[in-house]
Amino acid sequence: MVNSRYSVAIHILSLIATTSDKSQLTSDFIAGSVNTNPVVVRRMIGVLKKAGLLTSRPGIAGYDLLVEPKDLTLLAIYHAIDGPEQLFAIHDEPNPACAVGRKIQRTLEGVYTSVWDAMEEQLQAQTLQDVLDQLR
Amino acid sequence: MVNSRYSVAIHILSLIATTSDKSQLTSDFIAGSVNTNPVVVRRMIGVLKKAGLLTSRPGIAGYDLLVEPKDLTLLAIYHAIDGPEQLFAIHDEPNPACAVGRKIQRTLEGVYTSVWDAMEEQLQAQTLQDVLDQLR
DNA sequence: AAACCTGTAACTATAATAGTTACAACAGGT
DNA sequence: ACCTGTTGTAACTATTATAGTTACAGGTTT
Repeated sequence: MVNSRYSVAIHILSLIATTSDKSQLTSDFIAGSVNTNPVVVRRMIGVLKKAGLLTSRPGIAGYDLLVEPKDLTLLAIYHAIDGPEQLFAIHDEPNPACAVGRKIQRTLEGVYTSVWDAMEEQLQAQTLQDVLDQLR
Repeated sequence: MVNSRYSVAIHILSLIATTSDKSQLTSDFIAGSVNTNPVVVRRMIGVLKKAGLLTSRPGIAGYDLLVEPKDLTLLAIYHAIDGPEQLFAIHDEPNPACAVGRKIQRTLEGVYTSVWDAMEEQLQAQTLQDVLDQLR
């Protein structure tokens, strides 16, 4: 199973999108909602910032989304967090002297790519706004 | 990223399906093709055996598939290896006193389930025979 | 008996993950 | 100017997952 960073990222973005009082929106406050450490939050926010999804300024509480929730797909968020681009690991260096070992990696890559594409399609079809609607 | 056990399982099943000389088909031989330790192979084979995909007997070299490659979907193999049933981890105990924290888990579960279903659909559509065809 | 195999428990090394401490630098109020 | 509170980031730690390894009991064949 992939780590929980993606879940945390969506949680953070949801909070930023729905919290109107920006002085309240500190990494401490967000950490309290996510139930983690403020540094973990600031680290993730740094990643999302680099990806151009939000802004922040040193010393000042509050974050601003740079993309409207309805225009922010879950796929864009996924790409932002720099998570793995494949689902399943493939074992290293299978034996090239064996007919199966020689071609298994390429074959599995093909299989896993088809799975990955289906996954991306699902994430592309949902936006942060859809998430917000379900949080009501 | 999910571990490489699924890849190893498909590799092992491919070898069993394509190796006609059964006396050659030992855990040592398979480990040599996969490039891992024989014990790792025997462990995985034990799992596949429990799932009813193949047979083996103590002391005797060779394994037999119990399902025809054309009838063995990659999804059935996935379920056999007892891998994770979800893609992304969801962080523990978000704050129930927060509107987002209260509902984020259920919401993410919904999102991840739609992704998971799409993945299963892909795996259901491919069989071990398809893999064998690509290994030629 | 000897050589080979499977099955499995127990241990180890490595890496990923999340959490934590610490602190530099910035901002705003008093 | 100072105090409080904030972001940004480096460095360290604890925990767990992963894969590999050693060891050995017990079956099979010759």
